Amino acid sequence: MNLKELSQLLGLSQTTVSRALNGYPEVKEATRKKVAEAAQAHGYSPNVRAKGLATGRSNAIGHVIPTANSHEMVNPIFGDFIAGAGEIYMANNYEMMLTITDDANEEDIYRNLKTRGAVDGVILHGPKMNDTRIPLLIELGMPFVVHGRASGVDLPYSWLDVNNRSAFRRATDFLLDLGHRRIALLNGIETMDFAHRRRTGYHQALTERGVPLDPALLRSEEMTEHYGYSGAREMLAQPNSPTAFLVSSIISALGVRRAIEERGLKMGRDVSIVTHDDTLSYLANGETVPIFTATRSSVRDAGRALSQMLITLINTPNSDPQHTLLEAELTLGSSTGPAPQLASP
Amino acid sequence: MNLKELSQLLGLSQTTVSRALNGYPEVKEATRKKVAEAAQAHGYSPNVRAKGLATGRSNAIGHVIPTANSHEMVNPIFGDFIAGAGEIYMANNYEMMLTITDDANEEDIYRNLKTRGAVDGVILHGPKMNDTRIPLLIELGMPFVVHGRASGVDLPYSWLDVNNRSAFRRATDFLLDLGHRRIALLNGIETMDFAHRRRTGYHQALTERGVPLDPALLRSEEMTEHYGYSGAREMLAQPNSPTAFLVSSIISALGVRRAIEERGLKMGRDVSIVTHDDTLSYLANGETVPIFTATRSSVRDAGRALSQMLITLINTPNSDPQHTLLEAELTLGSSTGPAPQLASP
DNA sequence: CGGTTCTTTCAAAACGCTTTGGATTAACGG
DNA sequence: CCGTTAATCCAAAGCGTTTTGAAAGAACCG
Repeated sequence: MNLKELSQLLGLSQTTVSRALNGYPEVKEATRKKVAEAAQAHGYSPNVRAKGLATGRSNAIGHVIPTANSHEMVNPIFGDFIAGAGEIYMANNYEMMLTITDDANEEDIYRNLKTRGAVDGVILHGPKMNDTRIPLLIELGMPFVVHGRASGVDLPYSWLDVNNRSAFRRATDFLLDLGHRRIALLNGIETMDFAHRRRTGYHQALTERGVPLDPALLRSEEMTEHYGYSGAREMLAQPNSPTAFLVSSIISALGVRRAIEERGLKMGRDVSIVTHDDTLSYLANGETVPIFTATRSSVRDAGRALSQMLITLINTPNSDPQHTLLEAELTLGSSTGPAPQLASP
Repeated sequence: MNLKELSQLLGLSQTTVSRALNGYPEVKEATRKKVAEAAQAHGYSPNVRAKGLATGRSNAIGHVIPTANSHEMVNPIFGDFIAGAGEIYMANNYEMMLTITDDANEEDIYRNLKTRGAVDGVILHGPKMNDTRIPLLIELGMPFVVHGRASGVDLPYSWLDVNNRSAFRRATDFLLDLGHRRIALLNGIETMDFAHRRRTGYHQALTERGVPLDPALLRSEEMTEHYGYSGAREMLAQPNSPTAFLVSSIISALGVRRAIEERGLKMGRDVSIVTHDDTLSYLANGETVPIFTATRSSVRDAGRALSQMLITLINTPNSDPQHTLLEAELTLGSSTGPAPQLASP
């Protein structure tokens, strides 16, 4: 059933039927009702390509997902993010269009999305420092918003980010308050902007208290369970091992806990952990009492807010860039406790 | 730059330019080359909606993702699945179109995808027993393939599935061989077809050896870390507690391990675990030696194979339904060992 | 050299919608 | 009752492709 058939069936012109369905004022309420009913009855809804061709819009938002950094890994936060975004798209009649890429040709993908007119805008994931995609998208004139920020990019653009620096600074401060002095950081890959900011927060807190940085306590890798495990395992095996870990992902934190327990130590007593928690649906940090003390921020909420930001931006052209900086909560769990006292000489 | 402009620029008709670009034989090689170069130089690629309108195809595949069963949870295997599928789409010039839904209106979504002509086919995720979506899609005449199967649906349809029954049967057999008699099953939700089949395999193995089923050793829920933890914790606290766990997801298995270690027991010595492992990129089951003994099958490979199946099906109409049944590997890790001997009276 | 067959190109129709610019009818005011 | 305005509706153009049906030119054959 297409518009032509429906309009013939109703004895009306295509114009009138189209207008009735799209809520234009110049159609009598009685006929609008008739049209709506007929459309409903015959299960008519306008062909998405014809509509798009006529209006010049696709009503679709693009997400380009890098299977990150050579390891072919899909960021686990991704599922929850798009669950949030998908809600908003549904409510606003947008489609969500995904493209998976292995990094190499990501810029070509954006170019192509633009020239083919496949999407009305994109959400940029996983911004790096000095990210080259941002100038590209601006040059292309493609509406976009960034999940995160890109240090070193001076151009104006819209973003939504968690205050990673202050979160990790507070977390480090918290551990320092508990008496910890050897605090390890198991960070994400530090070309990623968020990881860079987290390290900065960690640095700031330490240096402000005059605690020296120890390179042996720093790692930066893709945030898998195994990374947390092996990183912690090696550090704990060294003399002068850390009494606390600051971890960039709850998945890696699970690995750290494994390494701790493998050594017969107890988390929260012998070794403390503070992790960042994106509140993923299948990795809830405990039910009532959190397992891990964590800097917490819902990535699903981020998906909701950011997609809404993009839709607004698309519908109000040449509006100013929007910025949202979310502060992470610091929630207390049972993974932290006072630093163990050193045996006196 | 659109086709009209490009053809004027070349002094050719739109027809010829279109044909040249689409590789039709009736255009001289020399002019094809000229056209290709000009298109390249001016960054032309055909508008996706216009092309779709003309051809009657969208070159897009739909994935309807339920934020499962009320808990608002996104299945964690989903990211890796679409990473696999995305590769194939990219290679075949298809777009991937996602819709997130909270279950209630899923059938409406399929109806709508069809009437709006938004996609050329869909991949059906998370089939339940007697799944009503399958007859619906057949009725709609929408090409589709199923990731899994639906017991109780007799209609012909294409699917790709892991042999969940035989995998869990083998896993159970393996534990029985090690002397375990009290084997707990932490299953997924049993309205899901895969969970039903796993339980069947578990049943078969036990009854064949004359080991009675104990309802106290069965759970069926959404496969979170917390589910594994609390399920195992409660069972281990009971008298006559299980000596082995069969777990439906590596995420829940992490929770089971936590419960085991919390009681001061050692995994693989005091209590064994066999888990299903979808080989998610961020939850690798150990690096060289697997942590968990597991029934293993790559969900990313499944994504690749299934999307290819769908594309073939779309391109060869009224072909017979295709079926692929993958056998899971049973890989030995360090989470299993002989059943501990009972203290003699 | 005339007729036939390829090869190469093109003009125009078609895809299914929105939107422009009128046209027609109804309502209103004096 | 007539001119003016408002309320409804419509025919046709336009969106950017692909594809149909034809035409023009080249090549071939006897």
